[in-house]
Amino acid sequence: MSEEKSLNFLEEIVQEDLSTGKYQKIHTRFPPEPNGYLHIGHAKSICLNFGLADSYGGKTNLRFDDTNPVTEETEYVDSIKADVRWLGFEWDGEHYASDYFEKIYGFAVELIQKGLAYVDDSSAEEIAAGKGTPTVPGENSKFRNRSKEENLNLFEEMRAGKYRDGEKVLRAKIDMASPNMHMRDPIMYRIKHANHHRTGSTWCIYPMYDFAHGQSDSIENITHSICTLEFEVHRPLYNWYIEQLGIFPSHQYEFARLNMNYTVMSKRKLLQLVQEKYVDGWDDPRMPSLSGMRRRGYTAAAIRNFCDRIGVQRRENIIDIGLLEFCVREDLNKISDRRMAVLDPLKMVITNYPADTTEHLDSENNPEAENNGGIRKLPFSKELWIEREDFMEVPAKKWFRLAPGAMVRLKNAYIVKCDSFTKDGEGNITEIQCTYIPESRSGHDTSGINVKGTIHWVSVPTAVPAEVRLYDRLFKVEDPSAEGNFKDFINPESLEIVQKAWIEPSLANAKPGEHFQFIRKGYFTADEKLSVPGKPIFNRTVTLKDAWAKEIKKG
RNA sequence: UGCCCGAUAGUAUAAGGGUAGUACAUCAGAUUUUGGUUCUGACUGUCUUGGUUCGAAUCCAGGUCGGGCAACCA
Repeated sequence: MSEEKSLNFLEEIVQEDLSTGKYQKIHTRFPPEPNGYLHIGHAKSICLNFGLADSYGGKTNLRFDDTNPVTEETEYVDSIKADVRWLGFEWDGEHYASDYFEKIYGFAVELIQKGLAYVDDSSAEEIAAGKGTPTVPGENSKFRNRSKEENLNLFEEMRAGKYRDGEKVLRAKIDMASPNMHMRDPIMYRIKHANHHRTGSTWCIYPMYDFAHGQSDSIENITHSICTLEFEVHRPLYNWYIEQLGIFPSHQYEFARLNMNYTVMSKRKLLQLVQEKYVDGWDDPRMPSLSGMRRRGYTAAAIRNFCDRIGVQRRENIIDIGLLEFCVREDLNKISDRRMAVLDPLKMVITNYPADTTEHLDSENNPEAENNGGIRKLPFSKELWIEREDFMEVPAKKWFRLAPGAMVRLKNAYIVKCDSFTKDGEGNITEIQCTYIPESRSGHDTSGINVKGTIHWVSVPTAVPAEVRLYDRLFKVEDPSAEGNFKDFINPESLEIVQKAWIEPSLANAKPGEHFQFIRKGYFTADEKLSVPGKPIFNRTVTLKDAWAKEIKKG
């Protein structure tokens, strides 16, 4: 059974640290800033952090990096917690950087006392100018050599609210000539007279990311602090603070963030889509947010599996969104009951079938289900709705659906032959007339006739109308962020609302969030927000693979 | 032209000095009462130039290309 599973580089590090005894147990953390909703990129990080702890018997904290009160809100905290739980993970400790503000303040005082930090009165512009550029060394601030006492006093006054926003900052005293920009006397604290979602007006000075994140890691005894590649250049600073403070030596490791084609992943851009109403909220089913994907019908299992398949490395990557869709279909195929729904209806009349008769035919719920999905009864009658695209007046080559004179199987029912059709004044086909073969009933077929095509249908008298929303990718180009304004590349057809599709009666009671496969059309999920009892609204989660569509493309 | 990081099929990801493998995608076929599922087969790859070695995707050096870093954001 020992199938060799190759380890990713982080698993190797952890395994090494465990086997050498560097740590007895590992402790990771997932550290979102509560300034937006979680997206599929975060899922990679969540699966990584919680997965590592799961595999190696460690723990994972959920910690909100809430050091910037002006962008953070409780709404985001709540959504983040819900999304992490939905993904299937439970955190060990729920923490907030803001819980540590007093402690971090103490760390700052300690550094001042050690002569390693100073209060700078320079303006933001002056500080930026003094930093130099990547190729030109910076210059020391004229406030760099204030005495410890003066710094201590000033810093205390900052905390006490004596100064306005931007009037002063606390800076670490490191090296203005460092080739690493982050080591050129980075800002540790800034003044913000703003209401914090948790601490309210208790503080008017807030630590910067670099002076809060590593300190929080250390306070929580995080052994492996895993973040994305862009923080790599911060690592020397991360280490510097910890070393100067002599606190628990958490170690930072970086991995390449998830990128996916046909979408955008930055919180800033996603927020724009929401605020400028290109989508209907963070949980719009077209959004790559976890809440959007959930609403669309993606399952947590599919997303976890996706994160597992994409792997973890340090090289930049762009994952094909097709892989995500594959994972979604793979899971939905196993768990979704099959149902019939006609999205673009055309009436079929079976001329030789008795009127006022309804048969109830057996239909399998899900032939792929792990322990037999069972059957349901499906009403059948003289008049049916079929899919308009399943009839061609002049059949294409390799066409094996309905056409004049052609025979098809009605799924779970009879074989029918198309005898004629009717058009309206504008040349639109309004009805087709067929005859059925009584001996061909599914499961009792003695007709000996073999047909190549099988189509789905819904019986007219018992059909229930329902709204169905067809989603397509949000952007029409692979890389919307490549050049220009990403919003120019929004796919105008990313949402098509079918006001009145006909669904089989059993679908009328679909529960919000319930998944189905509409036979031959795709996987659909009852919208968890808009559905009302007895009147579900369905979201198309993902289409089925379509070999015929491919055939047409080839021409 | 400073510092840091990276480079394996179309896209991802393995191989840790010894047969370049897997998944998705693509193509071909089989099965099929979903043109779905399942199954079979095919296809295409180590950025480059040197070096070390019996042997290099792997180690070393130079180059090329790509990414990151100059927010009182995280």
